[in-house]
Amino acid sequence: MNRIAPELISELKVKKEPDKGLPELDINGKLVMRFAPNPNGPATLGSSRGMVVNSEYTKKYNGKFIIRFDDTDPVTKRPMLEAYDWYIEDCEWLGAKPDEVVIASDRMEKYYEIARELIEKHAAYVCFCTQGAFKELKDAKKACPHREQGAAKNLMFWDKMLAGDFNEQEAVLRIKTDIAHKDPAIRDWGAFRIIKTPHPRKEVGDKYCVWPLLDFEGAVEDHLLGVTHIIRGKDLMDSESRQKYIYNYLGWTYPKTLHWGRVKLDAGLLDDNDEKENFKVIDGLKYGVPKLYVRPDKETLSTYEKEGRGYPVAVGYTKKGNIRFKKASQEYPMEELDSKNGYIMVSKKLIENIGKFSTSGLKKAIADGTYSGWDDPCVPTLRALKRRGILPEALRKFMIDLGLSETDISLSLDTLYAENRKIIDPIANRYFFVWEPVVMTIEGKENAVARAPVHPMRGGVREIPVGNTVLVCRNDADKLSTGDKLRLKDLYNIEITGTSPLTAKFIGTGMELVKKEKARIIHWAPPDGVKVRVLSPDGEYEGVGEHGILGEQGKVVQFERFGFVRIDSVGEDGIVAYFTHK
RNA sequence: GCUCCGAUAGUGUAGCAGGCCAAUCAUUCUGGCCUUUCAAGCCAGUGACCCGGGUUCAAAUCCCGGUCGGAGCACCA
Repeated sequence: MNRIAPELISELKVKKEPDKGLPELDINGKLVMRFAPNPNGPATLGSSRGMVVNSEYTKKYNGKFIIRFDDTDPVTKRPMLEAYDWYIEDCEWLGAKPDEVVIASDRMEKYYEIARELIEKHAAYVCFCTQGAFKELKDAKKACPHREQGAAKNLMFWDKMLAGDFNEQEAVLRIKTDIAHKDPAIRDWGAFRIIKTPHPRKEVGDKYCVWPLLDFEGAVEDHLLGVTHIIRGKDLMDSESRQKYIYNYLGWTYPKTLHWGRVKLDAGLLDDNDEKENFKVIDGLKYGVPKLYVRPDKETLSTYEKEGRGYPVAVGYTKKGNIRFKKASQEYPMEELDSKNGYIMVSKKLIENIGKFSTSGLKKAIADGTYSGWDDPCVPTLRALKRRGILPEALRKFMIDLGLSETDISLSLDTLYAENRKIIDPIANRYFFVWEPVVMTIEGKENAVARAPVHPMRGGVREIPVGNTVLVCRNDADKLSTGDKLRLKDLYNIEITGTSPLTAKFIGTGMELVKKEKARIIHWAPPDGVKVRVLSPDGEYEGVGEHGILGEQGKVVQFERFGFVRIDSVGEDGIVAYFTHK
């Protein structure tokens, strides 16, 4: 083959080459894309997909990336003033700095102009039907009495609307489509409605009482901004059909569209080391981070205990309604777990609510104190992820790898964490942090100085002076019994001489104990260390860490045998760290 | 009720102008090596084309029917 047709071989190789990254775009001229959030709250994990993918494309094709605030609803999705800047900050943080920033509420006059033009072209009319009445007509494919009232009349009504002569709910401007369209979603949709609540932005305030709906505002803006490609959620699929009516009336060219499916959070922002006495369902359901603790049957439990593995933790459910466990590579149907294995399950309804979190839901939970704010470690906002030490590069890669499929997906944050860990692990300094500390008194060695590596690969030494007591984790202490020999990491070997109180004696410094006798190694902290609080999605850990942590403010470090954390603040009463991931 | 989308391992993806596919990559999980962290690294392993028909020499890829999942039919975005 090589001899007869070498060109065929190279052809084969080309075809086998897998597509890396995002699919190619069909481009004609300069690429212009936009990310169009409603600033009614800060950017979330979901928003980052739009930021990253749109900006990635415009970078790749040397195009233009626009952020546009679709803030034309002063009531139901009332914009939050701080969020405008937050969005832009988050974009920059993510390496998605916009080339242009557009605020819809600044551009109302343009929308009015176009509306007028459409009315003149008999393409829009002022409708006075109540919502219910119109729906009935629409469902029956029947035109409402206002549909053919004539351009002159419509123009007059429109001016009265703008002048504030009508009350809310009294009139609405509709785009004429096809009242008998087979898809009811397309029939004569609303373009403007009356809202007399002032807009929160003071530049706008009570200047307008007629506000465009999304399909109108978006349609006009995409044209005005010269957007060539739109990526939007599948929930907005009908928008294209609706908006095309405007484009046709006005002779505009509709951008190319791509859609992606719904995203929900699947994996746990939680730790499986927890020792929950009993099965419990604790909070987290209402904001989309599943936290289900299940108690295994006796047999499984003893196996797990023997292996020192801790409890299996249910971290989510799948499309099929099955339960997925942290320590498993499979999922199980609920019924099976319930009956056969003695698991106790939560109601299906509760489970169905997992993974759906909304900006308004978060807002409420923050207001009532469930979370400390928009950067609470429990909350899936970009601000919170940033504070926890998730790096933008990791998030970018994660989002790009998701691609552009129209499939609805359940995100597993494990993948994001793995991505982040790859970046962080080589640079994060290591420290001891002892949570739920227990004092251990050691005899036979008055003073010593531990020389521990700052990083296992990079070298560097941290020195920790030790007297005759150290602190160890309750978790480790509970597993010790008199006579056990073990090593305090980077310090020396000890033998337990009593468990309450915990006492030990010095038995040497050599590594033979570990190498030959396979003794366990545990970490520890000096009793006069610094107080450390770790805030994690799974709750709070309090303990003591070594002094070196004081110099790491703002950095991500690894607490050995605990996980990565970002040192958030160093204050009078100790250190506050945010949990990144294992 | 009407309309529109989707379906590849636990999760996310590649392949989908039919043969390179006993199906890619990543992550998870399991086992081993290494290691003064239960981290990282290295090696190995488990694990998937929703179902049923059809077209074809040949189907994950095309067609039809079903099932399941999601969405829209707002004076929300």
